[in-house]
Amino acid sequence: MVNVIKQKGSARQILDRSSQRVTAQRTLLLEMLRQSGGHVDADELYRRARKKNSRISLSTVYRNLQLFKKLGLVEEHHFDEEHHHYEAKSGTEHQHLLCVNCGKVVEFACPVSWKLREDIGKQYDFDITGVEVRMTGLCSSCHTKEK
Amino acid sequence: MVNVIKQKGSARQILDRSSQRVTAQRTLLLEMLRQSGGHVDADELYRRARKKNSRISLSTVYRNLQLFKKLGLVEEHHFDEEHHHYEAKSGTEHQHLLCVNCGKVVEFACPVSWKLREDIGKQYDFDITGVEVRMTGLCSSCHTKEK
DNA sequence: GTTAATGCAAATGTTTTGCAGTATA
DNA sequence: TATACTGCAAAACATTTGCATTAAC
Repeated sequence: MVNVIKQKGSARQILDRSSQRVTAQRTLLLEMLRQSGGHVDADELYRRARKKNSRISLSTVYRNLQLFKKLGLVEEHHFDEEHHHYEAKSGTEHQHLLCVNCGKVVEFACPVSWKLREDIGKQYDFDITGVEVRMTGLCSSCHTKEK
Repeated sequence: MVNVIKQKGSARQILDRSSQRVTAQRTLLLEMLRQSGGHVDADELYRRARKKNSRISLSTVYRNLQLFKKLGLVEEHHFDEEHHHYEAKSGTEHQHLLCVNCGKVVEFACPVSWKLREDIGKQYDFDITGVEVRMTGLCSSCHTKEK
């Protein structure tokens, strides 16, 4: 098991520092994650990675997503579907707004969540490590079409 | 708190109104959901229901959870585990606080989410139908033990 | 040279589905 | 009586794991 707390630096530095090997697959996966920018599931990432390295396996994708998550390089989201979505961590904190009709995902800043986190943590004596706000509804073009 | 009698009536009415048959299994499942109050997954609900009706099948549980969800009788949550959690809808709106160590789920009121909903909806021209706030961390007894 | 990481295939765990029998309206 | 609902078993999914091989250190 890996014993790591959140760290700063390039992905490569983080791998080095936590004595994880810098393999071609890991480099490729991190690159794909960053390129896709948005939100991908394991299978989508696998399909994209296969275009560059046709021998990469799906279990490697899953294994490394777990690792990246532990190292704080990606965030895992549980949207309404059955499978998980992953997102390369950018510096900026944000929350998600989802269109239930077309599946569009919009990111929005939510500074209020910090106050909320503090208040609720104090109130229930929880040591809170993460806050996720998810709103669902119809995006502009979908609720226009509906009329 | 939950008003059992009132809900029993309305659940039945809702089934009737949407021309769904009121079967023994559906009645039992709704009763179990209401009794358990909190958050159960399909398998937990199945195990509880089997104590009263040993012939009920897991597929019936899944099929009816889908139906109840569609009818608005239960809410489906995607916590960090692989499986979904279901919760009988009570009148009171609340959000969730989860302990990543022991799995405890705490409900908390979050009136701020209404303002947030309005603000974000206006800003991105979304017709927002739901807001979910989920906080994760260590509960009081788990972060005490860790030291 | 050691040992962690990979690819493959098989296993796991959850949820869904086809179908014949059963019970509700 | 007609047909929606159920139970069962099998299928379909996403995800994980065991193991021999490969590659990073």
